[in-house]
Amino acid sequence: MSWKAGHKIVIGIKRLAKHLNMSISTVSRALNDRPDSSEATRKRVREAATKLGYVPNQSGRSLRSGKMGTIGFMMKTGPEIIGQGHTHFFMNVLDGVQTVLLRHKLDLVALLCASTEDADDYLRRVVSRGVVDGLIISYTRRVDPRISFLADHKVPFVALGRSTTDVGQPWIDIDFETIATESINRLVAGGHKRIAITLPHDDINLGHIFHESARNALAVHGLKLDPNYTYRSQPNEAGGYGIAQKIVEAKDRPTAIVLSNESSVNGLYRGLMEQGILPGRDIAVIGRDSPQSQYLSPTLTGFHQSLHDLGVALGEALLASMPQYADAYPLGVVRKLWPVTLIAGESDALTLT
Amino acid sequence: MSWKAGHKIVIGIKRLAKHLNMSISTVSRALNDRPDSSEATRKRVREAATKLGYVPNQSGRSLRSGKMGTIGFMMKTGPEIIGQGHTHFFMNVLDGVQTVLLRHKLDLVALLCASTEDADDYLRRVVSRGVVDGLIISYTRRVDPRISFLADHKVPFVALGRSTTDVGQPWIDIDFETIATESINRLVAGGHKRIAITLPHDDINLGHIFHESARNALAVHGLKLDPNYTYRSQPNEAGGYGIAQKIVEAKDRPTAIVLSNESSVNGLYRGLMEQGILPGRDIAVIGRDSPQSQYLSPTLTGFHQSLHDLGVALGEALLASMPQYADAYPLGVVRKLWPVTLIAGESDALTLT
DNA sequence: CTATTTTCCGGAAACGTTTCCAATACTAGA
DNA sequence: TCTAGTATTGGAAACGTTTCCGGAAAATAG
Repeated sequence: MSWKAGHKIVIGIKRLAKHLNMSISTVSRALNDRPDSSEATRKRVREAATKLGYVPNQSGRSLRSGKMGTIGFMMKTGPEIIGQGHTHFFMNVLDGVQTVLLRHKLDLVALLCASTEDADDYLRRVVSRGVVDGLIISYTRRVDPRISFLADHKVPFVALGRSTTDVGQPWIDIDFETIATESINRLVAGGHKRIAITLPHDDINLGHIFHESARNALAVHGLKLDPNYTYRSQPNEAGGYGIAQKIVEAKDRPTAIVLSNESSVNGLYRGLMEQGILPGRDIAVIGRDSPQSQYLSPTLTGFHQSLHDLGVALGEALLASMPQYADAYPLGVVRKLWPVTLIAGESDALTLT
Repeated sequence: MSWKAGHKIVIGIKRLAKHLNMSISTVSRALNDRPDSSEATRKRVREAATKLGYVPNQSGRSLRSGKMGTIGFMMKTGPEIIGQGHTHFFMNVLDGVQTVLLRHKLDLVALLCASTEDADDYLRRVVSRGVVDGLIISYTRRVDPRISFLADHKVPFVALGRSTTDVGQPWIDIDFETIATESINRLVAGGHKRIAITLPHDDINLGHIFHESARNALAVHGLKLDPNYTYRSQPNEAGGYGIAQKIVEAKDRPTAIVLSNESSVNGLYRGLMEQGILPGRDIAVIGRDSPQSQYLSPTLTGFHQSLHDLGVALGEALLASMPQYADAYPLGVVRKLWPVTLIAGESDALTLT
């Protein structure tokens, strides 16, 4: 038997109505549980619908109602993201978002784009075509034109990450302040003075927040953040390895390091251990929890966040900002730091006396 | 300024036509580059369209044409997948698919579903609602009702993975035969006789293929596959760790092991090394390449496949099966084993004399 | 200059649904 | 029994687009 794609035979509300000897409008009302529709007809219609395998045509419905029943999640792809810890991050968050949307029969669309320029363009297309009723954007930049664009076009959206571009939009962001501050406090309490941090590309807003927080936390203890100990790196294995090199080469080697991302710690470990530098013995390391880091030895002291729940929160924040769903989620404009918890391991056990 | 989601002011073809003093049909033809439309009008219309910021309404268009401009990629989520090597696999493949679809202004929709039962249900909904014009399904099962369902409903689709459910559908699958056969040959050449393999859940078809291939390869050398050395495991870190336990406990410990998935090797390494068993010295390990495995020590001997290109191939295979695009991709019904290449490392260096 | 073809255009129907509005059928109160 | 009210129904318009079809204008041929 040869396989061939052709036209499917679909049954519309028209045929359903004819089959039931009812008018189209009655059937429509019954299907949508409108108040002005009797329980008896509802039952009859429902039964006939399942028997005949009727499913409403989304295009017709959208055309009439102006709603698509679709939520977009905009995320990055590309070599520097793919295959690293970030995929884990996003898959978990997506999963959480999905669970919320399913409750309202909304579909989740993952919008993958390679570069930031792509992103802006792609967004424009998606929005103008009216493909989605709402959006979640990630990889929020320090100045992010997407935010003003979406606000201009009155598209409900939530940002995963803060931005200096502020139109009063809802956002949820990892609590980098706590990560930076607690890490520093912990290390300073352990006697460390030469503390290094890693930062992402300058464009990403979290870098600034992390930078600032670390600086402040150190200042509280009368310490300064040494620019030489402020490493820029890709958030991946190679980036971590590169940092290890820099640490090794430093003349006054830092005694501790705090990582702002979850993806570089494996590379850092590898790079350090190749030089005989053991985390937790020769240098204190505080990082962020991820499946990759879970089986490191010595075990990693790192911050954990529940990503699935973060996704759920994002979904709810988005629905809260959509007129149709606002009643079900009376959250107002959500602007929330997502809590992190420290999981103590061996990697920062080193204390200087 | 308070942020509030409202209605966007959109301009339709009607207003565009009025603004141009043309009829709707003329404008439509011009926009779609229909042959019966003069170059002059096309130009005028295009200019006005961009000036007024007109973008066609997808619902209207779909309603009329019956096409959605959307391709679905069905994939699994859930604890046993998420946070493991599989996310890397899928993100890469998705990225490849996306690049193909973009060429035709098709949107890629990732359909995430938690369980297999979910999957069947979800598929039914998605297809009936006409959300997608075509589909790529993954995690193909040995007997997969989705395949017959899609065939019945005449939805163009490609399966990532073979199935015994065969309606003549196109598929692309990793060449597990080669992985199993070459691994066995290599190990037998190294003098190994007690060779273990790992298999996924019985439902997944690749397990059967892998099993069969390994058995055959061994038979060629007059060896039999010992059921005691045939380990079932989750394709993740924990699964690998569990296998290590079993190996340790075995009375006649296997001297070599071949892994059918890319996600368990890290756990296997950890489990073995905790017991002082070093891959490449005390046991030969052949696995599959992934970013996770890239920095193992001793380095892994594993099979690599180019996932992005696999995604591209999937996208093209799908388009080839869609009447509208078949001309551009005269590939027929694609049924293709995706090539793998061996990357030799240290983990199978152990030879028995 | 007419006859014929070609090129381009406008009108109108159609896609499948929701919803407004008016009409009908019931129910209850007097 | 009549009336007022309520519960439910069918008809028809509308959403924005594409496409068929007949006709007008322009180009070509005789």
